[in-house]
Amino acid sequence: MTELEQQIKTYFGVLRPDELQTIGNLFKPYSLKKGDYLLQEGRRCDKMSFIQSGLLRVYALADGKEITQWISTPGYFVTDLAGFMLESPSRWTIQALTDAEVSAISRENYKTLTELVPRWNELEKLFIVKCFTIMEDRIFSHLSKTAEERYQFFFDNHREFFNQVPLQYIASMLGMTAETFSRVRKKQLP
Amino acid sequence: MTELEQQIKTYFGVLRPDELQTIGNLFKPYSLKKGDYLLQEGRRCDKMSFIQSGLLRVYALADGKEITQWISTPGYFVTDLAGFMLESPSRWTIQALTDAEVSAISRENYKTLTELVPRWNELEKLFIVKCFTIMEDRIFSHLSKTAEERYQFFFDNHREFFNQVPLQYIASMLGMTAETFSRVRKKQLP
DNA sequence: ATGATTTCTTGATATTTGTCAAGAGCGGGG
DNA sequence: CCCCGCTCTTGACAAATATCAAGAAATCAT
Repeated sequence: MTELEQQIKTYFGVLRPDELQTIGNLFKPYSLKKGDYLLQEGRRCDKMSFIQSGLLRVYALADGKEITQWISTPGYFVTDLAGFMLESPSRWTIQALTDAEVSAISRENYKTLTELVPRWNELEKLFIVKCFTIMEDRIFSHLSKTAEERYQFFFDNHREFFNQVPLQYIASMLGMTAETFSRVRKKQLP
Repeated sequence: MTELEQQIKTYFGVLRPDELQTIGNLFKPYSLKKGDYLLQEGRRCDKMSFIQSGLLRVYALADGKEITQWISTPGYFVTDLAGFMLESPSRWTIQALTDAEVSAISRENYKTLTELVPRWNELEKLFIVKCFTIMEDRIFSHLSKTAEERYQFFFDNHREFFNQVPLQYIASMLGMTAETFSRVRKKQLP
């Protein structure tokens, strides 16, 4: 089983080996150089990408500032979910922070999954609902936690980010400045 | 066409009259008194409710404080989406702020929709993705806006809330205290 | 390695927001 | 109509966070 098939299984639940292979074969590999854009705000989002290696930053502009919505790491999917599913203009820009290898499925191929895999509709629904709950949790953390608590919670649950990802972007996605992040970090670490 | 059918159409896209009626008939009306719980944190969420009249508050506890996630108003659906779809314990408590009339569909009946309405899977998916994007937008507003800007944006887009809903709950769902809300409001209104 | 970038940290200070406490306004029930 | 409880407002102050500016540390290309 390839890494991609393994990950599809993780995301979409138990599938038969032949189904996994069918899905996996619809993904086409390609490379990104550091600084390349996988997607730009306002453009159509025609694919969903699985990250083999490298880091991708999902962000948008607000008052001229880049607000990082998320950093995507190897083993995960990245796309503008709404743009991909609804064919609406993308609200996010996705840029490679490092050289990256990804595998992408086009919308046309994605649509065929409903016929190729009988349970696809159900699996897809569960996937999207899980994405929804992640967002719900993030909002709740903004409604109920201070910057320091958000930092601590993120650190406890995503320690892997702290070695790989430029800290300024983590700060932005947690809703604080790089300076505040740095100070909170100093307080918590020793 | 009943109000419920009209609203189903708004949420789930164009449906034939007979399909609308089929769906509408699966909803059973019931009443809530002010203070009644439609759902409690940690419990199973076995239904999705459409609000005919009244106000419902969706909240959860954090450090002993009630954090309001949303206020649901007539013409909209209310449920714990993740709990309903994934059969996981509810993360929210839903309580009637006023006497209320709602119509609810049980999970069992909801599951039959896939067979009763051919396009249901697609319509449902679009619905959930829209819910997801609303959450995405809310997070982005927390990452990029001040309390005052969040207030202003919400006021511009949901003026109807300001006549109906106790302001303290709007404050909480915008992520600020009632006092800050009051001061921001004073500044913006004249 | 060396210098040039970029990222991170630190300090001083300003601004925003929260907390606590008190009072004003308002609506419902007797 | 008046009292009671609840909500909203206001003020004084404290705490959290942002901003600006400078310097330290890490990273990268040569």
